[in-house]
Amino acid sequence: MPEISLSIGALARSVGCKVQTIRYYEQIGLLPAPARTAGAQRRYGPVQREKLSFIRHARELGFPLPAVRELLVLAEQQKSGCAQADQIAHRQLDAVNRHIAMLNSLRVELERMLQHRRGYRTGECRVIATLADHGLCRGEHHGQPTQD
Amino acid sequence: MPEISLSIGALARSVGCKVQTIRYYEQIGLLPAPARTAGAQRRYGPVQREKLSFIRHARELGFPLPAVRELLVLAEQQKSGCAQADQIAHRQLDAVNRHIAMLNSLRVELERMLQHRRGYRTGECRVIATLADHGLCRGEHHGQPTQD
DNA sequence: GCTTGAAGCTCTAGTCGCTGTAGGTTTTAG
DNA sequence: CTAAAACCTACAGCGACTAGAGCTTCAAGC
Repeated sequence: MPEISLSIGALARSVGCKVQTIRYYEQIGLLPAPARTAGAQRRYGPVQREKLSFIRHARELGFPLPAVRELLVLAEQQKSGCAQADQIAHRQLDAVNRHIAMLNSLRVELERMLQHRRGYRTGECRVIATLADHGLCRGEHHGQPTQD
Repeated sequence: MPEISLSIGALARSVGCKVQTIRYYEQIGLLPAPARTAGAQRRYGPVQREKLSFIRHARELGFPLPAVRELLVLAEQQKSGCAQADQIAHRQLDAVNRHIAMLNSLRVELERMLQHRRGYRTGECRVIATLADHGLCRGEHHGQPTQD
């Protein structure tokens, strides 16, 4: 019986997130409302700590909250959800790979911009010239960055 | 004299962004307010088209709007801004590289999660087990994804 | 038992960079 | 002249939190 109940602050420290984040998860129905003290302060048990830890881990892996919600359901009915969980994880892996590919093309162009700058005999800046003239980059790629 | 003045829709098509985006840039003071027709519709000239194109190109490279704003100022005073522009571009390159590094570590963990799933004799799902138990991943890494 | 300061509470607004909608007006092609 | 497309303003919403104001409760020391 090491942790009978945790305050929200202790819970936040123990999983490494902010107090407000926990309250936010409760508000959007991701975490169930916990028990309260007589003075209406939240107290959490080990089960809820595990659940929050699960959520945070999934979030750190970049799963969006709707996906986290699905994974929580699958985790709860701990049977027959494996194929679906795999599918969700695959989707996330695909998204991460697409994101990486895009960022790599951005990196290439930023590096090109910076490497060629030594032409400033002319008084003009390569970085600015590149941004001003889309023809100066190889220009096939870089659609805009999506978020996750 | 091919383009004397463009409507907002024509401008949007010509640089590849949405009409609302242009109005938004005007609203936040990134693009100057253009001339208007008698009926109060916006009309743009080639100078503003170039400016918008510059902005969009920078955005596609992931520069945040405050950085774009700085770059625009440097581009306007087209002298002596090169060192600063380089610095901004370097900052952006660093941010992109950090982002890539983090996503790579996420990819590694997602792949590990998915590859090991063949242990489902036990009826338990590797994906869910991994999310539930932080000890199952190598666990040193993955701080949370930052946006740009 | 009392004090005090940290930590808790609710509620609201702000972040970033747009995007979408509602409800109306103007332009333009036929 | 009509009808449809494009435009206008104003505001709400996205995702996932984060920050602040203004108040209350808890826990530890005396």
